[in-house]
Amino acid sequence: MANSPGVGDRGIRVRMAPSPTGPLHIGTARTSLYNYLFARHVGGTYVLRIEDTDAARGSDEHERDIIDNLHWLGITWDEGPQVAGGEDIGPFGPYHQSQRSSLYAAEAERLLASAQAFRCYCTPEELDAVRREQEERKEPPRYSGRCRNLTDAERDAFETEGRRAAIRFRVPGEVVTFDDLIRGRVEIAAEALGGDRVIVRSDGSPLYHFVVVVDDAAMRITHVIRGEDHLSNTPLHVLLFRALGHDVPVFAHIPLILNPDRTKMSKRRSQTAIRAYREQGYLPEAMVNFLAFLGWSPGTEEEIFALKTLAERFEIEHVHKAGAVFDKDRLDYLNGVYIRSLTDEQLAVRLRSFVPEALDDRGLLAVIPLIKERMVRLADAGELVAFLVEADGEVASRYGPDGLMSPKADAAATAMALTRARTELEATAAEDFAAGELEARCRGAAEALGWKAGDFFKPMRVAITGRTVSPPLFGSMELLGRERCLARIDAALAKLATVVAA
RNA sequence: GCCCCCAUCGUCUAGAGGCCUAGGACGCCACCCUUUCAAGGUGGAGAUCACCGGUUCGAAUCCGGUUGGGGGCACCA
Repeated sequence: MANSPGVGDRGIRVRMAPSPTGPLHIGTARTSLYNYLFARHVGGTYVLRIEDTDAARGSDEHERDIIDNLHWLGITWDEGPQVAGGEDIGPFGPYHQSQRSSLYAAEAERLLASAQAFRCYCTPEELDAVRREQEERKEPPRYSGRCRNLTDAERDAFETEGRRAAIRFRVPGEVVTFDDLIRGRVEIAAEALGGDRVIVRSDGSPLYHFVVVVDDAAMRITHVIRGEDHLSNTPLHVLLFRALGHDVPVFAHIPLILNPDRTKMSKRRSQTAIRAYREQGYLPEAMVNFLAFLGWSPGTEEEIFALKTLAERFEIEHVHKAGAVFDKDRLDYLNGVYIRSLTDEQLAVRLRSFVPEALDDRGLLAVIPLIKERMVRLADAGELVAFLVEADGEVASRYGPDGLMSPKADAAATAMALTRARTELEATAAEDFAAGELEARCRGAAEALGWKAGDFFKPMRVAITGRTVSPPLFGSMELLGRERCLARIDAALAKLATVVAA
């Protein structure tokens, strides 16, 4: 493939250009990741540029969210804003579009001077009217070209009328060809662009398609890796690069991330904010691994990769062409894999903000072996650990007498078994109150009674944790301690008594 | 409507003309392990490679068409 980059090509410069109109989106995150992996793989430079030209929709808060979550994922860049609100770093700054307006004005002026652009006096209302008529006639919407060749007199007339002119780029009637690293050669007739396109509004503010091109050229971007939704816009960009006298970068349009119904992933149908995943306790390692494999694979059967390995193995040519459905089950699986791969100490640090403060650091570290392989997300720890911090009364309020009974045992039998269990606990000294000892005693008791261990343990589990599903029973009891276990069993016995009596 | 892109198990994918009676992973089912739930182990179901034509000794892989899906068509980004 033409212009295929090689490892060690230091001249390569890529960029990510998020718009702070919302929190970091899954799709933006993956595009950022692919740019990052590509840059690191070839030893190029990665630039972050903030497309904050939409003052109405954009906000500092979103910019902060984007930068913060990019960092969270482990993605780093060489030029751009390092911290939201902080100084931009790099030789081609500023890296905020809102601070580059003079450049856009100057570049638009150049196009005007060379007659590759012209002033258009049509008002948005007039344009709208024309577009509506075209739609009614089932014609593709297209600029009429009314102001394309205005005489000086006509221009003066509009000016004296008080009209403010927008600047339009004169779109030539040719077939634009460009090479895409993923799709190969793409040819699109410029005619499909809908006529001469506005590049600067009548209020003087530049439009996105003009601004990206100006900035990419100014920042010496050599490879533009972006979502496939930009494929149709690319001819316009190519034309603009040429009109401005710049080299055209190499493009790579990556497939879209899809909703389960295979439409472009949207907030409407899916959870799209990276922040939301972070808050639920997805690990950045899992997120990165998952995102990297949505549309790319190393061509082998390995599939657990750290960011660094991903950068070593990533090859843009191996990116798939078709869109990929966001498969949450797979993300969950990967998250579990990464959670289980952490040491207890590492996991404790990550879990701190997800569990109640009432559980101190020692207590947290102690439960981890019991809950580690039961978590899909870090936030799941809260429920798994709840029995430790809940008051005895709260635990008891979670179940009724029926909840304590095994399928085959009635209230009286259950009370008898629980009483026996209580005897075993009471006979265990506080210093011997450990999982191994407790299990041995309770198993012995179950056997003596002729009960299956599982049946015997069920009322105990419910009494101790207030739940039929819990971390391992004896480890849980050890953590809870002798006195609280006895109290909880007493509470359960009391509930049973009300039924037995009746 | 017009333009563009795409098409392998439900999902993510391997596959660069013979290695494919199409491989892996997630999910699903069964069994094993087992104090519940998980985790782990073993096995299984699941894809006539969208369809139709062509090229070739040979096609999931190349070409053309059809169908289906998606994306783009602003003085939004």
